[in-house]
Amino acid sequence: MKKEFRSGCPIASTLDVVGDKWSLLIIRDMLLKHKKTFKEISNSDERIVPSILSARLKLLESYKLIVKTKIPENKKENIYLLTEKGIRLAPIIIELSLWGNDNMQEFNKIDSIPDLNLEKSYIIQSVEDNYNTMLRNF
Amino acid sequence: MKKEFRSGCPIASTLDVVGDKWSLLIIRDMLLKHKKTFKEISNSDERIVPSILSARLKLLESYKLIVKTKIPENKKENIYLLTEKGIRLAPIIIELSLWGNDNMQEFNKIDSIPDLNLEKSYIIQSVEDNYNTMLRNF
DNA sequence: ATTTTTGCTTTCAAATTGATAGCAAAAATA
DNA sequence: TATTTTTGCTATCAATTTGAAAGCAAAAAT
Repeated sequence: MKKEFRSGCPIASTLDVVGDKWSLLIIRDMLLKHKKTFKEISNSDERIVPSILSARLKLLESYKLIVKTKIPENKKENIYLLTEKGIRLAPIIIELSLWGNDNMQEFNKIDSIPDLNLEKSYIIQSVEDNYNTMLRNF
Repeated sequence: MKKEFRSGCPIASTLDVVGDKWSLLIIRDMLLKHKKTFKEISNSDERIVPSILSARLKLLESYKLIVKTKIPENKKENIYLLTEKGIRLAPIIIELSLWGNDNMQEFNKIDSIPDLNLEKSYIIQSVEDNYNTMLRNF
């Protein structure tokens, strides 16, 4: 993967890795919906095409945000799981969700998100905990 | 110019507005460095080209994240200021910065960010307050 | 009066994204 | 066992977006 970083700015560096059109939606599906396979991720509302999904999964793997494994029961299917680095994107994902909910209603019909009344830090903690619990039971 | 939204997901909708390669870096310079003119924003470390900056400022204006004004002393120069919607991107910007600082060191030399020891919610509040104070004294 | 600056726009090339088809290996079904 | 379907991709090529350079009119500075 030959992608260059534009600068030493931590914001720009984060965006150089996950700031494309699809990466954070892939992470969203993995982190919030616990999706694990190519097919599951393909079937999002936004319909990412296979060539892009394939390229993005490789990039995310190269930056250690996800790992690719298999289960013994299925020799064909790849299982994609978030690493700790990937799980820690939860605060960014949640902030994107809250901002969209608060500020985009006038431009787009926004799906309601559950537990909006709860405190931000609690929501983030729950998302991370739930993913880790799923991992432990996998 | 009106870009379509991919879905009703609040995360996807936010990304449809600021999820391109440059918007959040423009917002970063406005919000953290209090940049206000085309020229100031042009001179970032990442060197955005005029055609892209022009297009992005128009898009951000159309979604009411920024407003374009002038000062009486200068008939030529446009002044770009963040609206409340734009200022409220502070949590996203700060989370991107923290994640990059914590997770990208092994791939890129990351500039150190000041006040990293302070609490997250305090950093966000300070950024928003400082911008609003600048606006009031403008 | 001339030069420089500003905030763009235009042009065109390069890179990225997207739609469709295809394909080999594995799994499911007959 | 043979055939069909599914899975996880890759290849191809068109469409869209991004990027580099130059240009330009109005305003400001000299």
